[in-house]
Amino acid sequence: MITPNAKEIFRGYIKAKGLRHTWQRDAIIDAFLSAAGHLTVEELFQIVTRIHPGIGYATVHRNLNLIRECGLADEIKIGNEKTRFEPTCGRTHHDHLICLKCKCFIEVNNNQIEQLQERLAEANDFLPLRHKLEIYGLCKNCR
Amino acid sequence: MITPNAKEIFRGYIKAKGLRHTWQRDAIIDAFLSAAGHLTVEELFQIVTRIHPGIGYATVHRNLNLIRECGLADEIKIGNEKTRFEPTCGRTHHDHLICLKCKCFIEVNNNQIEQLQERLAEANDFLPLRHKLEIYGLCKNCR
DNA sequence: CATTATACTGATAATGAATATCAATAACAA
DNA sequence: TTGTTATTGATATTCATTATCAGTATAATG
Repeated sequence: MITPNAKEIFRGYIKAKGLRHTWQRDAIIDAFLSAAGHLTVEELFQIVTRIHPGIGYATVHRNLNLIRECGLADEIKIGNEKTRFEPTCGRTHHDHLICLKCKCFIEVNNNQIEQLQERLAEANDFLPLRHKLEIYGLCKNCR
Repeated sequence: MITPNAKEIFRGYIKAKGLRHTWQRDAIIDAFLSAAGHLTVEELFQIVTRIHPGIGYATVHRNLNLIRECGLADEIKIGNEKTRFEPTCGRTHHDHLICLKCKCFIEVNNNQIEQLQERLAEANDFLPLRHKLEIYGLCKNCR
């Protein structure tokens, strides 16, 4: 599900930073929000290019970073593979089960773990801002 | 604490794979085991070079990968920073609190979280093999 | 001990994702 | 309309990691 105002958040962030509105930014945020998650820059570039052939790879890359900066995307980096960007809008935080064989992701969530993490940080005088939990193994089909 | 037979594990792994024993491998495993944790390839290379000036960077890199393969080291990769290798021998698994400001690590451990992760995987028909939990934020001194 | 097959090393090149550069262009405030 | 400056797109650069390869070392075998 996509929050209706995700695009507004992006445009607001652009404005607040004193940056400018361009049709490229619109094209990129539109494509990103309507695409399936876990995209690489390359993949989003291919999608955007289909509708807007003139757009450059660097522009997609730059704006994907802005989308991440304003909190609309999370970065997923596994081993030496390309960084993937996943939409966060309208979705709660979740962790990943990652299959080492077929490379598929399963999104999971557990409030109890989240709470324990908070406590763990607290016990170390640490202010937690974000976290990443990745469980590697074999999925249903590959085990 | 370093397990006395960590070096034996490495040499056994080398032998089991049909690889050969060299003085370079000895030098690298010795340096790795006696050094403080969280080293980059570059850092370990500097250490080994002090005692064995002729050794090559690629050799250190290659063998550090072997050390990781046989389970004596874990890889820590944060953002776009260089991969760091941390000795696992004689130590239980632990997670990391990572300070976004001073880049320091705090090692933490929580059995309850580990158990919840097991259950989370099980509930998804997923066979967990290893996992990585990183909590980013601000440490005691930086908050 | 000599022979032989082949793994290893070390220097360097290649790879590839991410970022920087820069001239031309576009946005937008005045 | 004009001027300032952020943006774009093509390309170059950076940098960690991996691959290449000729010469060497290892270890098994005769």
